[in-house]
Amino acid sequence: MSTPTQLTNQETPEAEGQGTKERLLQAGMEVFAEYGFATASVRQICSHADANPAAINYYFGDKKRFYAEVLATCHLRAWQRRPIPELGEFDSAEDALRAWIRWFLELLTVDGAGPLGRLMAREMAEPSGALDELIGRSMAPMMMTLMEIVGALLPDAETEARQLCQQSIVGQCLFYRHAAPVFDSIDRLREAGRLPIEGPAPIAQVGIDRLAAHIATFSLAGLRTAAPATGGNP
Amino acid sequence: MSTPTQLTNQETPEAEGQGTKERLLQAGMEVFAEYGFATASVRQICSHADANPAAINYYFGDKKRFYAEVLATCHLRAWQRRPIPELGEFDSAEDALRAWIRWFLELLTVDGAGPLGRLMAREMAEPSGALDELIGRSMAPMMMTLMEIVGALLPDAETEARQLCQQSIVGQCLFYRHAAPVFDSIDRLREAGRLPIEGPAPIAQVGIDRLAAHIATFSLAGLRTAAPATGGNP
DNA sequence: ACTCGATTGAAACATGTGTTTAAATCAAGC
DNA sequence: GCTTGATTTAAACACATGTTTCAATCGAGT
Repeated sequence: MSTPTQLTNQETPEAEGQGTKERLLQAGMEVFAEYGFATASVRQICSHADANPAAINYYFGDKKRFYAEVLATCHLRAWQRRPIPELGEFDSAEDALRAWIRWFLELLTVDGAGPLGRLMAREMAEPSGALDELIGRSMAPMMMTLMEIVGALLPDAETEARQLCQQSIVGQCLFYRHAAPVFDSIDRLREAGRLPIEGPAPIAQVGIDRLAAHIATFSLAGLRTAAPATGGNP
Repeated sequence: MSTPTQLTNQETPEAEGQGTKERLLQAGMEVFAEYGFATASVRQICSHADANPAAINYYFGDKKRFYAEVLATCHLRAWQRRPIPELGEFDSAEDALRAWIRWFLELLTVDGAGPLGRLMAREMAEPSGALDELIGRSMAPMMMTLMEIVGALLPDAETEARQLCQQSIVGQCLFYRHAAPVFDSIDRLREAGRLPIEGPAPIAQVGIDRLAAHIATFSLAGLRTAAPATGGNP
């Protein structure tokens, strides 16, 4: 009648196929990422996890708390797989920025990070109550680390200028996760000739390395415009 | 039994309070933007429009076609209120870029444009079948115009470099629409002291003019890094 | 071997959904 | 004034949803 505990099960914690609870979380990550919170149904998820429709309510109480748990699990796995790069680990702030951008792109792309990127995108467009928790755990630390790096690059700039630059960087990275389906559609429509325009395809399908390099170079140039004129060069 | 026509009603086309069909479209824009396609219910929308639950099926067939109509209407109104700036209207490509960024931000912000920005953001995170139509009408022309401007600024750059720059610009603009709820939450959490971090607020709440100026300056500097070295300076 | 708590299973529940039906109401047209 | 067609109304439909119930099953502990 109380919260169930898995005391009886002493298997390895990374048991994947085993353990109904783990299977539910795994299926939840996949189905929620694919269909979103509202459209994904409890039955669908449980069927995906080879469990009963009652399993979610048994283990997590209700759909909403289950969703929050899925988000937290998703964040945790991505985080411990690839820890966030800190400013102190690098020789220069430029290197730190390059590493941060690379790290963030990996987090967003379908990678070992899994569906965290898509889940975050959904949560941003249609924030459920679970958003605040996700922000406190995931997004805020990410932003704070970036803020430190930007601060090191623009030590004399005003706070607002630094904020704007930070947002420009995050926006560029987020774009590739957020706008992916749109740009896939544009390509599809272009190939079908159903678009009233001509010219080269506006979508760049490049690797993550090239992408990270571009965003870093682009942003470093942009950052210098926000630095107050100090009259000298390095 | 067939498609209903409004032959009997000869009022002004811009009649707002009048006309059940128009009222439904208006309510649809608001409710869909607020709750999304899946969560918003037909009854909710019809109640918002002072109409019967059957009204949507009567005028539009079903919910999905109604949603597509709402998207199209939303696009049309935003478009004719603020036409997209074309490259030829400006003296320099830089001015054109500044104007385009300003225009795009206005489109995304809650403005005369209305809920187009939010609807687009939702559609990007959870694309329904109506996305392709919206892309063909709205997004593709926007992107093509930007591509022209970027091409004028980087006449000698490779196509891929131009594409990356274009995406950097769009990403920065989109960020402010897409990430708005997240950053509101961060601010809220910070004020409540429920965030495990300190330091200055990472969110810039600036006017659209300052924002457009920042993105333009930032991007113009970034663009220059993508231009192949021509050996000279202006 | 038995017991007891944790887990699973199948079915039902209450509710909300999109949609349809058919009668009522309205606004012109002859 | 009656008729015709378009519109509106209220009720019902079929279905999917999240959740609950309760009996069946499982798995150690003693």
